[in-house]
Amino acid sequence: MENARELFQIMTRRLGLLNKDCCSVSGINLSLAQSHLLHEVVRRDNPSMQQVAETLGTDVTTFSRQVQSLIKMDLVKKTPDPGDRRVFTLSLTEEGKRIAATIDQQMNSYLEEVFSYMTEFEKETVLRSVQLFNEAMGKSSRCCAPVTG
Amino acid sequence: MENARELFQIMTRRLGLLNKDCCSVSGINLSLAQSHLLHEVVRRDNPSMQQVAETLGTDVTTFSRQVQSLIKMDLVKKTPDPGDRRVFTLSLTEEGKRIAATIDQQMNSYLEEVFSYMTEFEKETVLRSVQLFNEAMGKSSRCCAPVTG
DNA sequence: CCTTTATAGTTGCACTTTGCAAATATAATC
DNA sequence: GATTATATTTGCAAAGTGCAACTATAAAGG
Repeated sequence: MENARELFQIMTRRLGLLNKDCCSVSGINLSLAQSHLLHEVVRRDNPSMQQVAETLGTDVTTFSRQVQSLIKMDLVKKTPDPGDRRVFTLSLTEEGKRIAATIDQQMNSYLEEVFSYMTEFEKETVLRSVQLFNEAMGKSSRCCAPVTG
Repeated sequence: MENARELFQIMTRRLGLLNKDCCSVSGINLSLAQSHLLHEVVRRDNPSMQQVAETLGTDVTTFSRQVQSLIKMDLVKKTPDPGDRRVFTLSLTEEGKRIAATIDQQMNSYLEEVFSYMTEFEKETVLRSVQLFNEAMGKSSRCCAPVTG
């Protein structure tokens, strides 16, 4: 078998995941962490800070500041939860939604371009593979944590 | 078709690529960038700083400092190129080789565990898909750069 | 109730990482 | 021999990080 690690190492690099600024939209530069934050807030329905921080595996204090900076950029809103006044609920501003959607489009268009070098069948295979792989990672006990030994 | 971006977003997150310290070996903690640096030096034969920096898409000045810190940790060696005295050639110390090999093992073992939730056929499909995808990214003009628009 | 304990979130601080601009040192060119 | 190009290193200043400590609210126990 091919060296699996080698394949994933190259993929990681080529996906540009090491780039500090992953996404730029109309003058706004976002880090990879910020784009994940936006993405996750869109996906969920008015999640609390804790929830999103935990999903992203970010320290809550760091997360708190990430949110602050996105609020300053007017992309994210923080709303006090009426049921529990300790909790703040996150949502995107109109601008935030626009930016998040644009990044989504850009990513998809980048992926589409990459897929254009494959046959339709290969593309479907790749997508199904990623899905399979994600599901398997979800089952793994070591999922989502740094590698340690 | 599934939302391709969504799939890759989750994969990125689950792969733990957002973690600051990706790899820990016997008390030594390495960042994702550092592990890529080691990996790339192993792969190539006594590459120059520039070469590796460019491959990794890192600013050379940042890269220079990353190397310095790995030298301090006694994982990397810098040797002046006899042919061109401006150039320094990178290699790993014995300890560096050991660490790099261990990280490689750990990653592979993590991947193996993930693959254990699939059939052998699925696993082979996934690996072939990643390979296909890497090749396609290599052909793309937008490969390896941050997403911009 | 009212005290204790738990939870959600924010700040202070010290440390690290980053990139740009500028500097140094060597090579190549004219 | 002077100019120009290349490889690498430093000086910043800005941004990101986690831990410990803090505030504010909620839940639990007597």
